[in-house]
Amino acid sequence: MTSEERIRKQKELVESTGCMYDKKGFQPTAGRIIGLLTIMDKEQYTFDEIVEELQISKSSASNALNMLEISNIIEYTTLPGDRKRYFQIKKVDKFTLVDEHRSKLKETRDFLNNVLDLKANKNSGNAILIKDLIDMLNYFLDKFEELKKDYLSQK
Amino acid sequence: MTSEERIRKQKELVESTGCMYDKKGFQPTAGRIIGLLTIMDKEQYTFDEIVEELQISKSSASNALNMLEISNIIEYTTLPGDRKRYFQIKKVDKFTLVDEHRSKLKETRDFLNNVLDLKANKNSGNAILIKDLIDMLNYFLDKFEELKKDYLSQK
DNA sequence: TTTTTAGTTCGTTTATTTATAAACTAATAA
DNA sequence: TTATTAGTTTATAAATAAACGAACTAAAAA
Repeated sequence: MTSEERIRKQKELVESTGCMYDKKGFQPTAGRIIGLLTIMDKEQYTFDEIVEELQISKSSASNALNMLEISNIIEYTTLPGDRKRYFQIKKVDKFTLVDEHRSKLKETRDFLNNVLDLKANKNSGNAILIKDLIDMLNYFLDKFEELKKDYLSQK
Repeated sequence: MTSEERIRKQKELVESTGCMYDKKGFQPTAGRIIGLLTIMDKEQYTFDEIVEELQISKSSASNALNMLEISNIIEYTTLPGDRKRYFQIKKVDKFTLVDEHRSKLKETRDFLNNVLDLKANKNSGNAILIKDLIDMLNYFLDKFEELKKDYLSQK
């Protein structure tokens, strides 16, 4: 694969990151910025480079960058005697990805507990299914923490 | 808790289900229908009952119900000599919830593998982080399947 | 045959999101 | 002092999504 080919593919992947994050409820521009800072070989971009690279307006860039910073997804460093900000993705903890899913499973379990509490008949079809789901979720939520420990000790 | 209180709380929870599913990218109406069929003690609703209960137009109901049926989330039964459809939520397999999360983690791993493949320097800061994340995701994806077996045999 | 029931389809309205351009600000450089 | 840089803010335009009402259809009932 030539270098240009590789860069072309990287840029394609940046675009598809926009779609990925769109589905997650982010604005596409924010997703593309995350993609840019993750995928390209260059790991730090200035405001103007982002505007130029993604072909977006300064206001879109300003909005998306502020949102991403507040959401703890990107950060910037500065250099003495240089007013520019150098944006980069925040290095996440190894477990952030699974932790996010764990916390969503937890929310689901809490919701289902709520639903079950409000059921008049705890033996109706839905109630039994919900009890089953809660039991399974509790098992997985427990084991998740064990898996994290096991993973670290295994290294 | 009186019966009216319980029903009021159930209806509140139905509304909040609309918001939950909105965040997941569903239309609020669809979310409220899922809520209705999951939360209320009555487990089967006709088209008109749904329209009445959620105070929505027939066209909204029609659209949302068709979408939910195609998405395999609800189903309906019919009775001989009765043209009405009786809608109910589809009973999911115990593991559906965790499987959904597993498959999202898998997508993330595949995406990161893609990103890593396209990196010019596999030892850059981002590349190393990505390798770490992939390794951890692979571990969890494996263990997930084991956990499912363990859960079943433990019963 | 006409009416009622159980929905579907279509065209429009309303609300929300996303992005823009243009004007502005605050700091630095010339 | 004036110009330039590095963005921010604001007001608006464009696109998209969600829901609605009204007209329609197909089957069954009267």
